[in-house]
Amino acid sequence: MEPTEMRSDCPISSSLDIFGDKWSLLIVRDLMLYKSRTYGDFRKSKEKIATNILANRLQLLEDNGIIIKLPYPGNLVKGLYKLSPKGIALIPVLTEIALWGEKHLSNTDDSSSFLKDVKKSKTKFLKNIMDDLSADNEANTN
Amino acid sequence: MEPTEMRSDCPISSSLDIFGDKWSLLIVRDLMLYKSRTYGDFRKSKEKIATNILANRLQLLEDNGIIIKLPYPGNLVKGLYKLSPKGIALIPVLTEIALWGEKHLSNTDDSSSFLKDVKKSKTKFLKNIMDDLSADNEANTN
DNA sequence: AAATAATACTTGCATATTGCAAGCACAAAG
DNA sequence: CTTTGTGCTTGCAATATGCAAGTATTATTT
Repeated sequence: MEPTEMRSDCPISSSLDIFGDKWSLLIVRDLMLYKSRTYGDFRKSKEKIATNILANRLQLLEDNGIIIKLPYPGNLVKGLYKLSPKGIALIPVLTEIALWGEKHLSNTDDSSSFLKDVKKSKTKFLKNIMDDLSADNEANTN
Repeated sequence: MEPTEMRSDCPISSSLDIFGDKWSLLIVRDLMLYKSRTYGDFRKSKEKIATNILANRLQLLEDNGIIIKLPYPGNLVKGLYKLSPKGIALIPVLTEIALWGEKHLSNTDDSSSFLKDVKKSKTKFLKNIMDDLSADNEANTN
């Protein structure tokens, strides 16, 4: 896939050139919450992503080094997607978005254990989940 | 403008329903960096937003309570846009995005005083800028 | 007072992206 | 060896984006 065009050298603008759409960060969200997902798993999440968009976003996120596609053990058809270190580094972004949404949007459900953990201690949550996912990555590269 | 459709009750998903595109957070970025901007000011920023998109996004952000449009003192044509408290609350999101982009994208310019301040002390930067913008808001409502 | 310029949009149209539904190839399971 | 599951791809309609030009109103200049 052709590399993403950057509109400027601003870090915010360039970041949005990569994940500034309605779906990319939801894929990252699922990988943050579940560590690894198959194509079918992503399809099942409640926002109901269309399959062509899903395939496109997985490719873009992989091209940009945010996710990694691994073979699914014992199944030649399935793939297993995980966050790369670069993708794990997006968790603070997702966390701040979640906190903002929970506080400022009326339709949101704030009962998830994810949000409860974040609100209890943001720094502890971040350390735990990022360490956890990094360790899981180590296990794959060995 | 018709209210934004929400795909689910997830705070991340709902947040992206509002600002999950390539332009909305750049408008918020400009208001974070400059406190207030006119329509023409936004046009001048280096990503070169199209005027119809700009008008649409300003309306959407205003509808969603993220920005506030005020009359420009001494000029009946111009408007002055500022961040509302809800918009100011997005600064931690922008900050994390900027930090991620600066660290993980090769094309980005990390020499802005904004980024230097954030990297020196994230908590101090956030406190200073959010207090500053909030004080500016107080001044307008009086 | 009239002419010119500035400002904030709006409009028309071409192109690109998204979303839906169906289809397809191949491996896995029965 | 047939059926099911899985991961995509394709076709097409609807929507969003981007560009260029236009318009309405106020501000400024002469």
